[in-house]
Amino acid sequence: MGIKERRVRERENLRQEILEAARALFVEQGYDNVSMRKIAEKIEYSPTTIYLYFKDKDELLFCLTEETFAKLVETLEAIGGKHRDPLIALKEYGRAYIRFGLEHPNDYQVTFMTPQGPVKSAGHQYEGSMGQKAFDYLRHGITECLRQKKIRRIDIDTASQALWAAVHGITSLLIAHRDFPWVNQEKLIDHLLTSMIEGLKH
Amino acid sequence: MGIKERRVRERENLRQEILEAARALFVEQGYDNVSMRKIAEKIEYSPTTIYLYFKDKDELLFCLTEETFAKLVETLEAIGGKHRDPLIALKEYGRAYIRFGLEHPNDYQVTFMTPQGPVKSAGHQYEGSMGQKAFDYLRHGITECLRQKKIRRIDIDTASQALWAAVHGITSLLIAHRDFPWVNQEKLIDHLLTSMIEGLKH
Amino acid sequence: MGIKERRVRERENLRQEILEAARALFVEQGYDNVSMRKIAEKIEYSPTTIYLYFKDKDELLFCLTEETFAKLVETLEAIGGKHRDPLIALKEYGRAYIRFGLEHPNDYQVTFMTPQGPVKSAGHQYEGSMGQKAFDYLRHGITECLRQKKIRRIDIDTASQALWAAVHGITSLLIAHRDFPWVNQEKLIDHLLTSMIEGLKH
Amino acid sequence: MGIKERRVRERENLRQEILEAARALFVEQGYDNVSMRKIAEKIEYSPTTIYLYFKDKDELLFCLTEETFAKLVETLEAIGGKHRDPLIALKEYGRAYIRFGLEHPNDYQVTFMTPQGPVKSAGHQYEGSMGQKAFDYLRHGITECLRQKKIRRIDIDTASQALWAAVHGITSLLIAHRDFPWVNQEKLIDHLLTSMIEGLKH
DNA sequence: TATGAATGAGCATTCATTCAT
DNA sequence: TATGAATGAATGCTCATTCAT
Repeated sequence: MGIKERRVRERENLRQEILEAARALFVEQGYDNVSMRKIAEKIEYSPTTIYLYFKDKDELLFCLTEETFAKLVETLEAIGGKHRDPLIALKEYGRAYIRFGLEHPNDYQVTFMTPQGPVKSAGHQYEGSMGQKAFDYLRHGITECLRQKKIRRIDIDTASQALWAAVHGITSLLIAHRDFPWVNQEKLIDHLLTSMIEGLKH
Repeated sequence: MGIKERRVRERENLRQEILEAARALFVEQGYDNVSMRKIAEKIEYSPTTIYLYFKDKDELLFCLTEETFAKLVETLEAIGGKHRDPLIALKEYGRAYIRFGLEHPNDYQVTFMTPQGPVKSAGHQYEGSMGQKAFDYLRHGITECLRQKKIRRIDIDTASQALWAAVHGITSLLIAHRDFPWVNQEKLIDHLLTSMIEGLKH
Repeated sequence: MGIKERRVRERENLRQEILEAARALFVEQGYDNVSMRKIAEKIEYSPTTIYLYFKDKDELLFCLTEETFAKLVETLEAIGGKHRDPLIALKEYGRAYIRFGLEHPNDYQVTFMTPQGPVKSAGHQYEGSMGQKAFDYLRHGITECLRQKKIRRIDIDTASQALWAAVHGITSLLIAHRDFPWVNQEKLIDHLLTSMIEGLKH
Repeated sequence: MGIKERRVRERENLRQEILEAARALFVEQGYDNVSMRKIAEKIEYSPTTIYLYFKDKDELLFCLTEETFAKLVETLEAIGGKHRDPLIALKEYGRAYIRFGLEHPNDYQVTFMTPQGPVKSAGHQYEGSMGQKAFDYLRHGITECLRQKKIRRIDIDTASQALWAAVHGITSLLIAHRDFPWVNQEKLIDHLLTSMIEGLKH
């Protein structure tokens, strides 16, 4: 039975190799400038081979995105139980989100910084996707603060979307403009999170 | 000498025509879907002609973008004098920045949402670009608040970078994920700016 | 020895399954639009498997065609004994030929409407093929008429080739130009056959 | 003005070269096996160049077909006035049609022997095309016979379609099966036409 | 007997760009 | 100043086929 297992593993490996090569290129050159051929060259397989693992270019991108989201969700999940004070937990969610982006800049860029064409071959959409799920962690963090009356009565959606915007902003700027003369990164992140969360109080 | 002048004017006209046609397409169809041919067809000249005015497609798009950001700078400049209270002015800077991004999503994406690859056809870089200049307005707004002691003693760079992160975050998310079920946009923006600016006070 | 027999039978079954799937696609989508993959999918085997039964696509299609024409020969054979009057039999041969072509347009087209390129993957040729055999029925029908002195003394080859030309003409035109505003098909065929056969008399 | 004229002539030449190369290949290898690339190679230009002269492959095929029909119409036109007796004229139309096919087998095959896909990008259709016009000559020949009471009262459409079928049959068979042991060609054609036309009398 | 993995060749089409005029 | 003609390179994708197992 060893053979079959090795086969499956190898197959899975190639799939992953493709995804990784694709991600790197997508990030380096942008979605439209990445061709199936370039990906194939990078992994040193023929272009045809890619089609054995992915229906078409769109599916490849979609898998890439979902994969990233899944990783992020995992990270956020790990924080869940750790903190008593929901305000602190919320801040940690934010911090984890940012850190995740900075540690996986390629993944982050493909997933969050690439505009989703309106065509998006209708099928796999936003509802219930991993992306939605990830965002829900921030939302849930705020809900919890509200439930424990740690923050003032406020529209939850507005607050969580604004918080998401802020953390996404710092993450994507740090990724996209690495050469900018940034101040100390931790300080910057802390300032941002503090402002956003303090803003929810009194 | 009248002839030569008319010639110059006409030449300038065609250049502008090209830029305008390009911008229209650029906005309508996105960066990668604009081809020299399409631009040429739109202005009813031959593709070759475009090359008399622009070295290549990159140069054309760079000019386009600079032109657009010049407008942003103008817009920000106009705000400068309008408001007595520097806190209000600061908020208006932020609002104008966001609005501008939403109104020129393609330009915004090219300039702020695309990581600066090391290739970047050498020549036009970040330093002193219109984009940089626009950021400086936010920085200047905060400096002014500090000078008038409207906010607490704080590191100016940290504060302005964080503010930039926040406004960039909301702008780019709204651009990249148009289909997300956003709350009312004005409310969202207001919440974000209020949080960030209140955070600078006491 | 039961096992071996079952094996043989199963093998023969799969071969037939392939041929049938191929024929269905072939008829439905035309010669050039049938791919080995599509056939494989239809029978739910891997493409590779087909190559265990057929050397290549050409052989597969040749078998298909031969099989089909075997049916034509059968049909013509059945007419042989049915009619006393050889003139009527001849007409029925013609009618059966045409009807057959219309019912198997793709087979007909491959065999009769496609010029025999000099390449024609050497091996299966014209001589003795089912197609040839089918033509022979027309020739034999005329011979019989002559033998029974139902028609004037005439060159058999000339007459049979002309008759073939006529029936082929109507068959191939109806196949190739389906959209042409044809008159009632039966009437048209009858007119044609009557003319050709009357022409052999007095 | 010589220059401009030469230019126009050269442009027209290349267009013709493309058409001829395409026709040769279409006939040699069949519609589906001819690629733009192959045509380009044959004329020793780049594939792109073809698109300067034809919108796409379909348009190329359509032009090819119309061109051929036009030639046939010319030929038939020339016969029009030559013969007093409409029966003789009719026979000559048939003979001319067949001869045309045999003299331009490539053209004939593309035009008459290639099934028109049902897709046929709706636009240029059958009505009023050169093809229709060519067929009309046969029809007109029969009409004239009827007007002069040289043949019995008969449905004109039926008769002309049957005649067309016959002449097409002999033409296409002679083209597609050159190697068949045909009897003397003139004799064969004469037999066929005589049968079909005699069949219209008494 | 049957297959999973892989590929080289090919497809129609579009692009940015150049060159001679 | 402007263009018509032409191209090489690239695109996403499908095909028949092979090979090791």
